Amino acid sequence: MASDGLRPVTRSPLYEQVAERLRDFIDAQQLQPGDRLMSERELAERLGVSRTSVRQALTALRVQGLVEIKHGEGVFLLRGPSELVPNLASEIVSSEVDHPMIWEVREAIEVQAARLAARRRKRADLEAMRAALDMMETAVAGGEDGVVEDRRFHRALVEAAGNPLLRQLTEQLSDVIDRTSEASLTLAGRPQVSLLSHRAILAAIEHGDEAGAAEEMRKHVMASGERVVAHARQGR
Amino acid sequence: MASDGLRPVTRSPLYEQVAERLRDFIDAQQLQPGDRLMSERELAERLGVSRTSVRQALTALRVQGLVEIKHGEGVFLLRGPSELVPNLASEIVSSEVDHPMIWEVREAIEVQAARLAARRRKRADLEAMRAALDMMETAVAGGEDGVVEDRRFHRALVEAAGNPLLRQLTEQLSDVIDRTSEASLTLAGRPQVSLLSHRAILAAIEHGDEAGAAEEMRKHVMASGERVVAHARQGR
DNA sequence: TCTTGTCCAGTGGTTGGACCAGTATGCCAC
DNA sequence: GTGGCATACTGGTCCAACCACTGGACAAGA
Repeated sequence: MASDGLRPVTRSPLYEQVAERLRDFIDAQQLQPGDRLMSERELAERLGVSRTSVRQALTALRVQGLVEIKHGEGVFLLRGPSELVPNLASEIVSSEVDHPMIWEVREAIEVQAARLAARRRKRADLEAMRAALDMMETAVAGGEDGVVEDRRFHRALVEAAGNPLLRQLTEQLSDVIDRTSEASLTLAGRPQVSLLSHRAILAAIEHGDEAGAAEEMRKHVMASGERVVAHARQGR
Repeated sequence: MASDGLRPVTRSPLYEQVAERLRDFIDAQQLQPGDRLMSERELAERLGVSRTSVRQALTALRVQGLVEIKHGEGVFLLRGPSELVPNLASEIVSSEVDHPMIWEVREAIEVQAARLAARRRKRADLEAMRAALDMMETAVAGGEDGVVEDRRFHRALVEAAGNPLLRQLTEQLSDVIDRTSEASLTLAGRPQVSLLSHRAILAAIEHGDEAGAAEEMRKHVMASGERVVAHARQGR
C-alpha cells in the first residue's frame, strides 16, 4: 500500500490550538516558574475565543503539570519553557527502538525487579514465570520468535517484584518496552539466546539469589540492547 | 516542627471530583479499551453536574491518555482499568514516606544513573556534583540538614547520566523523591553519613568505575531507606 | 436490486452571559 | 495594632443556545 496522499483530514479542536498558543507564549516570553499568566478573561479576549475554551486549554496544561491554577489568585507557571513535552517517552522514542537510552532505562527497572523478585519469590509468581518460559520454549522450538511469551515473562517478573510503583512505571513504558523486545527477538538466533538468559534469571530468583538475579538480568538486557543497536547502525 | 494537624484545607474542584468518579466508574464496570462511554449530556445528568464540568473532566482524562474523544461519535476508552491512575506516585505515596516501595524504585533509578554517570562523566557534570557536595559539606558543618544541597547533588547526578528518559522519570517522581530525602536527612546523624556516601559515589564516578558507583549508590539508598522505615515503625 | 441523495437524531464543540466562591487590598472604626 | 468590612479582582460553575460532525434510516432514482 503506497502513501496515496489521501489520509483523512484532521481538524484539531479549538482548545487544543489554544493550549499550543499558550505554550508558544510562555516560551516566547521566557516566563519562569512562579510567574503568573493573564486572567482567563483577558486571555479569552486576546485570543478571540470564549472563556470556556481558554479554561479547557488551561485544564489540559494543568494536567500536564505545566501550570498551577489557584482559585481567586490566578494561573501560575510550574515549569520553565525548557521542560516542555512531558510525553517525551512516547514522542521521541516510538520510532527509534534502537536508541540506547531506552535500553538503559529498561536495565534500571528490570534489574531491580529481578532483585526484588528474588527477595520475595511467592510461589504463584514463580509458577507464572515458569509457565511463561515453558510456553516460550515451545514457541521458539516451533520456529517462532516468542515475542508474546517473552512479554508474558517480563510482566510476570515485574509482578513478582511486588512493588506497585515499579509496576506502574513499567506499564507506563510498556509501549516502548514491547517495541524494544520485539526488535530484539526478531534478530536471527536471538530467541534461543534470550530463552537461555531467562532460564538463568529464573533459576537465580528461585534460589533467592538477589545479586545473581540482578546480574543475570543486567547481562540479558545489555546484550539485547547492544545487538539491536548494532544491527540498527549496520542498517544505516 | 511537629505535625500540628493544622495544614490548610484543600477543596478539590468539581471537575476533578468528576474525573475521579469517571475513573472509578470505568474501573467498577470493567470497561475495556474501545468501549464507549455515555454521552456528555447523560453523564452530566447522572452525576448531577453541568455539562461544562463533565467536559472539563473528560478533557483531563483525554490529556492523560485514558480516553479518546471523537466529534459526533462519543467518548471511547483507550486503556483498560488496569492502567489507571497515572499519578499513583503522588497519590499513594504522599503521606507514606516510609513505604519501602519508594526506596526500591529510587534504588532502581539512581543506581543506574550512577552507573551511567560513571560511564560518561562529562567535565561540567562532575563539577556540578562536586559543587553540590561542597555546599552540602558547608551546610552540614553549620548544623543544617543539607536537604537542598542533597537534592542538588542527586539532580546533578541524574543529569550526568545523560539519559533524557531517565531524567524524565526522576522528574515525574521528584515530589516523592524529595520527600524521602528530607525524611532521611532529618534523622539525627544522617547528614554526616549521607555526605560521606555521596563522596564515595562521586569518587567512583570520577574514576569511571561503573560497578563501584552503582554499588556505592545502592548501599547509600538502601541504608537511607532502612533508617527511615525503621524510624517510622518505631514511631508507631 | 443497487445506488444515491436527503434528512434526521444524537454526538461533541463553542459561545455568551450570569452567578458563585475564594483572595488580596485598602479603608475605617475601635 | 486589631478586627471588621467593602470592594475589586481572580477562578469555578451553571445554563441555554447554537454550530459541526457522524451514522443510520429512508425514499428517489438507475
